[in-house]
Amino acid sequence: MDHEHNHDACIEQALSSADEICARRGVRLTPMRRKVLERIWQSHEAIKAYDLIGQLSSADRTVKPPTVYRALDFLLEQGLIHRIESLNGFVGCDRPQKAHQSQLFICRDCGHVSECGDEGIRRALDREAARQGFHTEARIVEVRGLCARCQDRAAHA
Amino acid sequence: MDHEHNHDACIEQALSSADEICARRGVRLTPMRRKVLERIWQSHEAIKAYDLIGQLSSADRTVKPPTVYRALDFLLEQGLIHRIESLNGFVGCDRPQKAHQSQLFICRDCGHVSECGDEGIRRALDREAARQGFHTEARIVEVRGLCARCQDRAAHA
DNA sequence: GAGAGAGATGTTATAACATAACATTCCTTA
DNA sequence: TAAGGAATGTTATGTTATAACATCTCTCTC
Repeated sequence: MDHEHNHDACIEQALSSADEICARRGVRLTPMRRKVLERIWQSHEAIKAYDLIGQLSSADRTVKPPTVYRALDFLLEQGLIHRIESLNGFVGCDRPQKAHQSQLFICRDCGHVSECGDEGIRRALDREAARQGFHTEARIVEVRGLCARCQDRAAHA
Repeated sequence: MDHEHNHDACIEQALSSADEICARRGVRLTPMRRKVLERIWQSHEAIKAYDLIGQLSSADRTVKPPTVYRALDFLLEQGLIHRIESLNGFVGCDRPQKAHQSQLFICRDCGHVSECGDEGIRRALDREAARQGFHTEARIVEVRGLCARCQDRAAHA
């Protein structure tokens, strides 16, 4: 959970937004895919594939890795989640409407991941790419450190 | 191998630079660590831990994963190599002298990895971090795409 | 409403990446 | 030359991810 917001609403908003996007694109947000997305949205921290597998499995029915990885692939393709390379984890995408690069700020203490779509960062990367004659297809930007809240907490301890 | 340069000289330069840096810091570039570094410098492409294990093993002596991972950890700590998160691979660091963030441009075709230390990118990230009150500890920037040379090659094919 | 075909999911097995825990060796230095 | 720390060796296992093939399900067409 996060910086006091109504997280239930947050989840609901994410899911209905996903429904809408998939409907518009003519792709299917199947029950499995939707369940995976819902689990990912349970928090604003990165969740790992095998944690999802555990959570989606029960005594009588174990979900197998390929099932979850396929759902994750779909959600990634549709831009509904982000993969965090440095954590082998996944988080919901804040702004699935518009294709955008993910610039992720990851707190090492509370695990909170926040996303931004700063044009300045993008431009700086594009400038350097242009200088090299490099044709950019994807940008991975992950900043590790301490979020404001955890700095406060540390200061008062 | 890379964009026609004298790669042997490149390797040698990297190794002697590493020798010097380690001597200055009072840390030991042991034979194993040096061998791993040398292998990594065989090309400007990312190499994976298990490829290193394979290359360093022979019929009579197999190198075990912890051995290689420990050498990699040392080289990372000393800033002599970079880890590429999106590839689970490693490359030699161009400028091991000065601590610097790695901004890596990775060609999906030839695998070439080039490094830059652009201040503009760093500043843009710091600006956004400041806006969020985020205390940055590490920056991971990996740009995937096609290098100039591979674009040319594609255009003439 | 039977069959074809695509898309999604299930299943088995294994590949690929990484580390914990403990034993041994090697290197320095007092 | 013994003690202690650093490095490496060894065994085992934990974690992350995918290949390959079987089955199911939905929709569309005839």
